[in-house]
Amino acid sequence: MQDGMVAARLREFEELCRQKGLPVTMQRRVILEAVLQRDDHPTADQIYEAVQEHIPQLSRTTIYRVLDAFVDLGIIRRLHQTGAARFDGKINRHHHVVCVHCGKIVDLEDRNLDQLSPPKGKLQGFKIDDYSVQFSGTCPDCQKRQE
Amino acid sequence: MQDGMVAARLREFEELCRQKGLPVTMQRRVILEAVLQRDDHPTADQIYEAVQEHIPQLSRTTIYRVLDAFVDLGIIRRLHQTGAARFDGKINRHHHVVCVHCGKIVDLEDRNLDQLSPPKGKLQGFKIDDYSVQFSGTCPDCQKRQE
DNA sequence: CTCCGTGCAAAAGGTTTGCACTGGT
DNA sequence: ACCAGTGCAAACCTTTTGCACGGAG
Repeated sequence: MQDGMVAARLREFEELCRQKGLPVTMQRRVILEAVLQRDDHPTADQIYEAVQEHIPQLSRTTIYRVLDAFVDLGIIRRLHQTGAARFDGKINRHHHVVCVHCGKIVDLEDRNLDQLSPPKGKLQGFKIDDYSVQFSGTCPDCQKRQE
Repeated sequence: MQDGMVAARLREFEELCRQKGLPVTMQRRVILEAVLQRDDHPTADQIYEAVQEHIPQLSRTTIYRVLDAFVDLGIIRRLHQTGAARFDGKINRHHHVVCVHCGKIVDLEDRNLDQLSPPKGKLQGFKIDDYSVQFSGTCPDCQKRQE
């Protein structure tokens, strides 16, 4: 992400914090900057490494807590649920609806979605076996819990 | 999955084993059956629970090893990489190409894929926020490693 | 008979939690 | 000054590994 964009996102973050009355700490600024500056989908540990040069005493615990907070604020995304791996006995092409709160996954069969054509020449040399569409949102149970 | 289908998949599995000279053990049959019988994308631990009533002394270690073997054989799928969570600073709609071997994730921007319409009435009461398409395959590095 | 598959126990990640302290507002 | 944010250490959960045994081919 280019510097100008990173700066814009940082300002956006600070404004969001002011709106919600959340303190803007050095740690949060530095961690957010680290996530925005890379486009390789870093792990918590990679962020930890990256941040060391700015705040050497920053702890992993804080990384985890701050990243969580950012995901809740909606300013970054978690690419997949942490916790146990899940397995699927269905091996035909199909799609999923995932609850971002509890991790529940339900199958979605849809003919239209089965026939997407992979964009030519954008796949960076990957040999593609298959694809699947993931809809993300909130399941009925978690909707109730939020009310 | 209906019983007939489960039985068919089991036969398919046994034939595959015979082709490859792999022993068909009781453990593998029972674990495969357990995965095929449910459509809720179980974790290794849930399979462990389910299998207890058939072979009480079956260990978690075996569950993990057998599930791995099944994924390699291509008769079941792992729904997401195990290991560390990954974070993404990009929050606009975009898509991913994922290497099933090393877990590398690269971004894919494609206008056509940005305009899919969620199928009406199939979303089981989920409130959908967004979606993304995931292409899965083998990255250039892992292709080299395989040669 | 020979191996591969299995079980147990221990180690290895990765993440979360309890508690005391620090630092933003 | 108050309360949320932070750091440390320990707990926790999931997965992997080393080694010895037993059953499948």
